[in-house]
Amino acid sequence: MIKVVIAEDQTLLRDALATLLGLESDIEIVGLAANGREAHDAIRRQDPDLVLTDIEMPDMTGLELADLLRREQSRTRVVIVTTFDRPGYLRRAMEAGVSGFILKDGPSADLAGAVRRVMAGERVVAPELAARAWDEADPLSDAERRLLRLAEAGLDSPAMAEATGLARGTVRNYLHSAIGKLGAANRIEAARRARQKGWL
Amino acid sequence: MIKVVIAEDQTLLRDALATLLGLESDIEIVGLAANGREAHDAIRRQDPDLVLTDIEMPDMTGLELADLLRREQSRTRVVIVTTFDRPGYLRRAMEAGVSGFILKDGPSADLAGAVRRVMAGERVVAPELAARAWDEADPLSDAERRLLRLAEAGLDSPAMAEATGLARGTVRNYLHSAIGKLGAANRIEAARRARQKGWL
DNA sequence: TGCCGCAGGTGACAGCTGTCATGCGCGAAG
DNA sequence: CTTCGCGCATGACAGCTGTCACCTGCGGCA
Repeated sequence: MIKVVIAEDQTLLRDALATLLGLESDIEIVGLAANGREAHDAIRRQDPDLVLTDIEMPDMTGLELADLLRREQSRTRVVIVTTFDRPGYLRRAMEAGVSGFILKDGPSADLAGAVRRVMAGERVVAPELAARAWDEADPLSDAERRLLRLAEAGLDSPAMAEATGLARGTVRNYLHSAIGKLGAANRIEAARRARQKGWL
Repeated sequence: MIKVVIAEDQTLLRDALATLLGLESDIEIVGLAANGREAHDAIRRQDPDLVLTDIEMPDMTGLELADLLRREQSRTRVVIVTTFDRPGYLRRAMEAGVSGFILKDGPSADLAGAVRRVMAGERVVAPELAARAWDEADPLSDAERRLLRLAEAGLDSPAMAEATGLARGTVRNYLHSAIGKLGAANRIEAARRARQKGWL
């Protein structure tokens, strides 16, 4: 029996996945979580073989969860299931030592098959992503990433300087550098491009 | 037997919903579609009692589908299932004559129940939305809406003037007005707020 | 006819943005 | 020890942004 915890913030999908996998005779759903923290608690309590997790969730993302489990040397394997076809996510997931990375857009039929293959020691990656995994490394520094996130939220430079403790000029320098690296015309386009690549 | 077509662009969720509803003895899934156009074709062919549809899909949204079916005086009832808790969407859905509006974040247990209630002639709306449906009308003019969409994409004022055929000053006037209406500090924040309300 | 409202436009101005040159301190590499 | 790169900063400047006052033409409408 493969014991599985599911972490996904959309109730409907979470329950649907649980039903779907619960129909398999060799899989048992031992926990449901609506965010990373709940998932971590459930994993502590249930010691499952595998956790199926979304990335974008409130209160700890799936990537942070994977990283935490790796640091704790948990025996629970991690399979990421995400909407977002962003190379940066796959890269970070791999660095966090996940065992699988599949897309919500992908074929659903062999979700159970993917779970079984992972338990057999295989590493399962959505084929449409595998090829593009390493084709572009994240060029952003931490400071640039942070400022792009603030720009996305609508702050202007003085507000960002206030929020980060940097000088206004430095804020502009970082943004300038990020704009250059991303080939954008301004901070808004830069933020959009970075977000789309999974670098924010 | 209630005949249902499901329209949802995420394969995983689409198949999971189909499995979930297919388990009910009085519901039969007669079609699956990955976008609004496919859904429309499936409805033509199958003449189902009800279509369960997402809003944000490529190649015709769920709202456009609902509107089309209303104009065609189709007997198929429409139930919207969406991630997005945006009052503007509910308003537009109601104007398109949908029979139900439920959230992916809502309780999944009674999805089948909602389907049955709709078939019994009830109008089913996610309770967390019902109260807020009419509390704020879209204050934006078409010109403002259009410019906010361009702002969101990272264009600056001269580029927007170019794209719309308006004078630069006029572009700034419209944005100024939109910023005022939305209580934002700049065009970026204005675009974010409008998007969040479902007005873009 | 005269007045209003409205879409679209102009001009001015303070402040923000993107770009560039330049500087300083500090830790790593030679 | 010196040099280099890097993080952080400054100053200057053209161009964009947000705000405001005001103008024009046009379709209603009393």
